[in-house]
Amino acid sequence: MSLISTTITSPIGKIKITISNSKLIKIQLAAQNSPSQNDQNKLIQNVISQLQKYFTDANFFFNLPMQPKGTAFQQKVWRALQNIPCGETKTYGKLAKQLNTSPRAIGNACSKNPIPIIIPCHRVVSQNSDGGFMGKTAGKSLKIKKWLLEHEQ
DNA sequence: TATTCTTTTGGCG
DNA sequence: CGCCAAAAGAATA
Repeated sequence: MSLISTTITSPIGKIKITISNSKLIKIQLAAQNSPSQNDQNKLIQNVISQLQKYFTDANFFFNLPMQPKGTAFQQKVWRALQNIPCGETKTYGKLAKQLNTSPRAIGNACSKNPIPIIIPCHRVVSQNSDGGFMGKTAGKSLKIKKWLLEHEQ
C-alpha cells in the first residue's frame, strides 16, 4: 500500500492531497504546513493539474480515480452531490427528497465528505442559512465555501 | 447498544 | 418577525 500526500497552494489556501493505491482518497482544505515531498507521482500531478484547471474555470469537470472511504449511504450522497450542476445550489431537504432520506442524514454525510471541492459539498446549503461546510457553520471553512460558490457564479 | 451530529419544522411572544 | 425546542435519520465508539 503506497500512501502519498502532497500539499499545494491554491486561492483558498493550502490543499493537502492524499493518494493510496493510485486512488485519490482524501482532500484536506486549509491544511497545515506540511512537506510536499512525494509530488513526483504521476497521479499527484494529475490531481494538481485538474485542481488548477478548476480554479481557473469552475466548469471544469473532474475526472479522477477516487476511492473515498465511507459507508454505502455516504457514497450515495457523495455521488448525488457530483450531479449538482455547476453554479447551482441545493438544500439538504431537496437532496433528502431525491435520495428518499432525511435532511439530517445528508448533513451528516456532507460533514464527513473526505474529498471537498471535487465532491461539491459546498453546493449544498441550508434552507435558512449558508449551511455548513466540513462540519463547520462558520469560520474559515465557510469563507472557502463562499469563495467556491462565487467562483462558480 | 448508546451517544452525538446534522437540519428542518412548528409554535409562541 | 425573531427565537426556542423537539424531531428524525445515520455514523461512530
